[in-house]
Amino acid sequence: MLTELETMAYVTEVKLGGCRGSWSGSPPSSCAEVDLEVIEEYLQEHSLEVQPAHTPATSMTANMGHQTHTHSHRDARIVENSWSGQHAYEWCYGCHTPNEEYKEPAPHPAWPSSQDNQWEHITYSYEAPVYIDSDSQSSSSQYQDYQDSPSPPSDRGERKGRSLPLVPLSGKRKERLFQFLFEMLQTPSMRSCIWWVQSSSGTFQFSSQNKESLAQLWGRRKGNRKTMTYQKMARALRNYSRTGEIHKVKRKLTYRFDEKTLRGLQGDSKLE
DNA sequence: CTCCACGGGACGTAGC
DNA sequence: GGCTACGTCCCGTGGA
Repeated sequence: MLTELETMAYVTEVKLGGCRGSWSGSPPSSCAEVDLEVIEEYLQEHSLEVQPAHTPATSMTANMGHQTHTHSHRDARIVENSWSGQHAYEWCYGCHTPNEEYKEPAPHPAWPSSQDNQWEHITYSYEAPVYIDSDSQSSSSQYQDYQDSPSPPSDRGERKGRSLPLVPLSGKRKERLFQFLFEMLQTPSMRSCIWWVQSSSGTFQFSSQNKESLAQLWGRRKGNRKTMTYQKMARALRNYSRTGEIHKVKRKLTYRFDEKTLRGLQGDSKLE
């Protein structure tokens, strides 16, 4: 029963083992770049199936399952489950203070007790600088502002009466940037590139160290001719503030999914 | 002054 | 052909 999570953790550990422990708890300052190749390889595998961007969870974990070794990949529904309310990721990402590491026991209520041990030695040492999950801290008042208005004026949300193009979609449609980002946010191995600042509000942040890697990944995913850069990706992100799908947070490299977008994304990964 | 992150205009491209 | 969703280029601003 500790299957998927463990698997994921394992994969992550393996894949990113390189920069482990370099910046535990603090922003990715010393951590070397993520191994784009490796990550891409992994992502590619699951992205083939995830492509439609509608069922990232299952196929992804399934792949990870086969990719690793031991554990079963059947019932690979961890992400799916987790996102039925961001729980799993909540505890994984959102609930930690900057200085906590995954090995940090702090048995989260969501953690099946039976898994504690395994998790212990799996040691998720993502040094993900999950910044203060706001609520409690965030001394920065400006950031606080965002916390205070979790429900963005859905003004944009319903602009043009167009609903989020996340669902149905006849056949396969090109994956959208925010879907990709959301997927990355759910991918443990990408924790050194992007992470949740506060998953409940959909606030995430890019790593100043690895943002370019993530951008490149996006570029490759899209099959762009030229190399995608963070600058260009951010340009696309800025366009989202017009459409209201993602808003910029007054904090370096930090953005926030619009409530509706987030819901759509979550629901998306939930329904299959 | 340099760097970096950011904002946005303008135009190009590709899929639908 | 029009629209959408970027992709690409570029220039300007502002904070550290």
